[in-house]
Amino acid sequence: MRLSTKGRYGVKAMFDLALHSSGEPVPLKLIAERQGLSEAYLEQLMAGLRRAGLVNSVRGAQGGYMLAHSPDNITIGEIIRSLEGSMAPVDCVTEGEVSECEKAEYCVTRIVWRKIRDSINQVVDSITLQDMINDYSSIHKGQ
Amino acid sequence: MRLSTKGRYGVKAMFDLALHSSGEPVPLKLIAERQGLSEAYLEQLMAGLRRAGLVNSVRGAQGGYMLAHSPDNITIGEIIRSLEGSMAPVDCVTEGEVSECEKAEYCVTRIVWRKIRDSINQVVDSITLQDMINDYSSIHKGQ
DNA sequence: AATAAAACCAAGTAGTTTACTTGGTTTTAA
DNA sequence: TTAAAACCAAGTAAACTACTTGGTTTTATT
Repeated sequence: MRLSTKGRYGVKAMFDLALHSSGEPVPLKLIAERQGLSEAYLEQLMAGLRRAGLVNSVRGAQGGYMLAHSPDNITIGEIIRSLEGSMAPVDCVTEGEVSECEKAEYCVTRIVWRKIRDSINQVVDSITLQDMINDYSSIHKGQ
Repeated sequence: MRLSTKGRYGVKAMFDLALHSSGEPVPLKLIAERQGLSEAYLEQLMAGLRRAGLVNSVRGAQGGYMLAHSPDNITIGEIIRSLEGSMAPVDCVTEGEVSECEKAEYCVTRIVWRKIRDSINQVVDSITLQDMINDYSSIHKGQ
């Protein structure tokens, strides 16, 4: 049940963007440096986030990335799902897909997988980038 | 965030054991046949479950496996963790391990990973094999 | 107009992990 | 004595991960 680097780096990058956004686009180079990530690899992740409508990009010199919505309107769930796909622990409970397993209707383990999926979705969809900023502020207050 | 076949097959095998236990040990061959799984592969998983104290084995002819506790005293969480390790989405929040990341103390994303981990643990530890048997009974009642 | 900074894009790739299989040995009821 | 079963260790093909490489296109700045 590990998250891959896509989800992990994606959340870090989006948090970095949220923390350092000032109306100006933020170049990937800065995000990569601050978060200690490979710029070329991050580029691929940003493509996914852009396709999902979570960031906007500005090309050319002085370009970069900006959040497409305010930090309190972007959830961790949206970020992770756009990079990793469904949070379903097993394919047969992927949202929006019809299970190809003919036992699906009366499958007992499937009930379990669905509960796990729903629980994960519930947490990740309840955490916004703003929540992370608030956590950051309370950790660093007074410094 | 996919579960590997270890966790999936492990839960299926344990459910099968719970459903078909009558005091007599159940040979792996039967479980594998009923669940449509490879017997040789299941063997490896049973070794893990035995080490975790979730099943007992009886060697020799007429041998097999038995649940080590009653179905209402075995949770899905115990099964999955014994086969897959921690449910932590990221290594730095694996229970009982000290994170080697020197930023761990003031890491904001870590707070997120911990929430996901706790939420997953909470669901899987709340579901017992007895719950699955009950689900099974209500699906098949009247047949 | 030239330069450089940046996003965008496609393909390659080493290493790891997964999901098994194979080929045994040991134990024990019948 | 036989056969059924658990137990054990090692091998392996395929898939996946986490990148890198080598470009192109766009655009603000000089």
